[in-house]
Amino acid sequence: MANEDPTDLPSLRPTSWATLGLLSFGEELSGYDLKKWADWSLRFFYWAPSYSQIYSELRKLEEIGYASSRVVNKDDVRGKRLYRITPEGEAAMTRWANEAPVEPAVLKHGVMLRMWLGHAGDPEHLREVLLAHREQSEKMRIRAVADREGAAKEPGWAFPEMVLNWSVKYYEDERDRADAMLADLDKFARKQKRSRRTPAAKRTSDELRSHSV
Amino acid sequence: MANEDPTDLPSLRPTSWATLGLLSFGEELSGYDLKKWADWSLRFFYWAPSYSQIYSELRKLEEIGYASSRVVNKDDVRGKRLYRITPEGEAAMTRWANEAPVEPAVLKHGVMLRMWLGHAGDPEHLREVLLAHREQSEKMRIRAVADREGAAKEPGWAFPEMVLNWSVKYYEDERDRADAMLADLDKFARKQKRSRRTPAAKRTSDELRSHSV
DNA sequence: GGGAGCATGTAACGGGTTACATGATTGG
DNA sequence: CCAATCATGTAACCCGTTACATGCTCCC
Repeated sequence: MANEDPTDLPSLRPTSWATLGLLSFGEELSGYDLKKWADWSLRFFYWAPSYSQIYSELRKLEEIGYASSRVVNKDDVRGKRLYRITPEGEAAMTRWANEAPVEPAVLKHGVMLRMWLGHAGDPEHLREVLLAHREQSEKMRIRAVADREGAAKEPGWAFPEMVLNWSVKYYEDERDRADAMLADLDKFARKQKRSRRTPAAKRTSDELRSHSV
Repeated sequence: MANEDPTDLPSLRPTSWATLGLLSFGEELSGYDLKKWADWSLRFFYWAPSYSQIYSELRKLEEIGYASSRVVNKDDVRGKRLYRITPEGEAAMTRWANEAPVEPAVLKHGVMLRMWLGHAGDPEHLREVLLAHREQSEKMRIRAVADREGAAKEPGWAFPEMVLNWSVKYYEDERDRADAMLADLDKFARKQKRSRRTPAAKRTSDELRSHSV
């Protein structure tokens, strides 16, 4: 979609855009501030990068002219570097938000991976894993609800508020899917128990061994 | 063998366990096979690693004794290396599935990032982005439904089937959240238009607050 | 005034991707 | 029979994390 003319965007990764995006609200911020704000605001839908990556992103953004920085010396000894978005940075952000191709979200769901490999574990333990995941999801949902209240009070935060609204649903859905899966797992465990009592069990485990694809 | 204490698992990343997990179904597979199968089976809930990473994971797994390999030479010139899980690998898998701490899923949702930065874009383009995301989600849902049918026919695939069931819901939920957000976005756009026509409208911030849940 | 934690980073390393290489197979 | 694609990897590079360093502030 966006790779022909020389006015073209440097192809940054979403994480770079996220960093620039944090600056795009207009404040002048240090790497430390950025990290804190990222943890607070992006965590619901975008894995927050570590300090060191934020620092290197900032250096990169400055190098390509999307951010500028200055050092403020508080009581001489140690300086801290504050970054600010440049007009070129704002223009690039806009183009990215409007024109970048729509990529699928990156998901690495460790809990589902373990469920997928359920044949290697035992149902009792898996049940606990799922329950813990359910509780984590519910906690995230509650935090998203609280943040949404906060965002609603701020003028000009309509988009963050929309995304928080999405996030509340996301963790609600995650919680509900965990519940549904717990039900599936229980059903499976009951079936296993029944078939262990009956001779049919032998056949099942033989087939498990032979893994025909 | 890298570890003396048998109660102490080498702390592998989930991606390594995913690779080992693909082997844990019992077949002897090449790196190429692994990648193909990963793309087919894990993609719904776990970002599939690239070829080269799979190859290096396999070398690592062999080094720590969780997998073994042999080279088959077909017509001499080029060999291919087939990997198989070892008993130690199976034991480690089981311990991981049962005992590893429950980590939150890694999510990097580029589309939500762009919505969050909506102030930098324009609502018309954002609407298209959301619509494209909605369609992608629906496509994934349909694929998951098809795969679930397939898994249901295989004996011993109860866990993959459960996870596919979860995946169908996941993409269904993703699609529905996109629809809900499209509605939010339209409401916001209408409000913007109104307040541009009547700049005196101080009511804007009140309306922002009354945004539906 | 001594430790706990805050604020500000850098260095070293491993995770992971993209680009490249190369022979085999297959379809037109 | 030639091009495309499959199958099998390696090399180089960047993304991202973990561990470390260092002074400041607070509070007990």
